[in-house]
Amino acid sequence: MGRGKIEIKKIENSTNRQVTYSKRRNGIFKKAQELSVLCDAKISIIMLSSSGKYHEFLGPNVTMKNMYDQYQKTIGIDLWVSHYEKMQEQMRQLKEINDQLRKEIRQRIGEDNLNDLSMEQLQGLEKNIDASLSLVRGRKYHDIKTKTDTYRKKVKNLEERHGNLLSDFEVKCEDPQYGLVDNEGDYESEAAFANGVSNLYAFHLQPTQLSHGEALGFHDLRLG
Amino acid sequence: MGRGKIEIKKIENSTNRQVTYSKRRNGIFKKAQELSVLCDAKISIIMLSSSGKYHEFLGPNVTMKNMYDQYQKTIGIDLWVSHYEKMQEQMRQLKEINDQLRKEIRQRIGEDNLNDLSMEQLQGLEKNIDASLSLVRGRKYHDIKTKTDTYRKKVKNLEERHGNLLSDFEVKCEDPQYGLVDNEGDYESEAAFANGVSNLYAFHLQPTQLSHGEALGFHDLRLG
DNA sequence: ACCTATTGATAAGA
DNA sequence: TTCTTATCAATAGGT
Repeated sequence: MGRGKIEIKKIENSTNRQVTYSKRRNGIFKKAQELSVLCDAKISIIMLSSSGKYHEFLGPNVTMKNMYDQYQKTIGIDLWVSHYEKMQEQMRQLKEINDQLRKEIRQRIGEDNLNDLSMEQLQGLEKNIDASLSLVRGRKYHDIKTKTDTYRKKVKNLEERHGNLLSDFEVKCEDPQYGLVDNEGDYESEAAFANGVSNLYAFHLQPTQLSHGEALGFHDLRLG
Repeated sequence: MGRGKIEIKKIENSTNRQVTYSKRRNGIFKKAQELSVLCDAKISIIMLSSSGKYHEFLGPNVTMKNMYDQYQKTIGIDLWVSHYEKMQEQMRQLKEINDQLRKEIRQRIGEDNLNDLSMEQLQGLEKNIDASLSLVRGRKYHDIKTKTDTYRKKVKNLEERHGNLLSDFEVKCEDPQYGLVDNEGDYESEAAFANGVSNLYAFHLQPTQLSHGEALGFHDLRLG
């Protein structure tokens, strides 16, 4: 349709190609427009030229999202939307659980929300916290016992070594071959030991200045 | 183009419309095909007829997803992917927080994971639970006091009414105009009062058979 | 962008 | 649906 027939293959002349692209594109869009009116059809056309230019046609009362959704529905690749909806539901549930967990913690702390509890629930909560306290306290004593036992053994061990050193020392004093020598290594051992023991028992006296959140590292969880 | 010019408006004759749709659709697709070859353009066309039938055209080396992605990229509605990624990150964070909260609860219960705590943390936890216990216990006593006060007032009130009734009764007995009458309403009031009081103090004696989870309604939160 | 000879598309009928 | 064909529309190449 023109001054001469043309072969349907890529037009090498760039200018010519550009002109033809523009003309035929408009031709197609016009025909699409006519068809959408004549036959009440929904039409969308997307064109990307080789030079990267973008053109689209959308029939009346049609949006691109509309067409794409219809496309997916028809073809069956409707995975995205359903996946998205599932994710949203999951998030909602996670947030809800989160709130519940926070509430439980707040009740356990005795912070607030105790108003919502019936007398029976309050009774149960008290009993429960009491039991928890026993468990934690028991654990603490267990740990203390373990550590003290360990140090007791170390003390005994060091006392023996100390005794040996003393006798060695006495022997060497009597032996004119040796001078007086500080055994640095053993001195350090004993110092470390002393520190260890005092540190161990220090927490009995120290007022625990750690707040709940700081002690357990959950401070920021309350927010957000 | 045909045996006669036609006006561009909806073809009312259904059969005619269907035929025209088919012919022109093929015409457009053919032209699209030609253009895609002549000018090396990427073209996608979607058509939905009024009767719901679906037809599409895709130029060579083009997929529908491809076109849609390009469309989004060009237009700037590339929100989906980034939105999706943000949602995934949010979910990850929510899950993490959830786990942390559960862990804190478990530690507060004394269930396990106490091994992970240092002596200082254990010490802090114990002190903290102890404080919480005091709060909850205090709250319970407060509630008990409130309730007993309320009932005490009721008792006083009813005693007064009872006294009045007794005097009324005596008066009426002496008055030959009235026979002996059971005042049912007041009898019920007193019975209800008696029940109320006994119920109030019942929980002191009842062994609390409610487990932690059941009492607080968090049982299912530990799972899932 | 416009022009127009020429080819392509298609409406109506079979 | 498909074919035919008279007619109208699109467009290639030139300006």
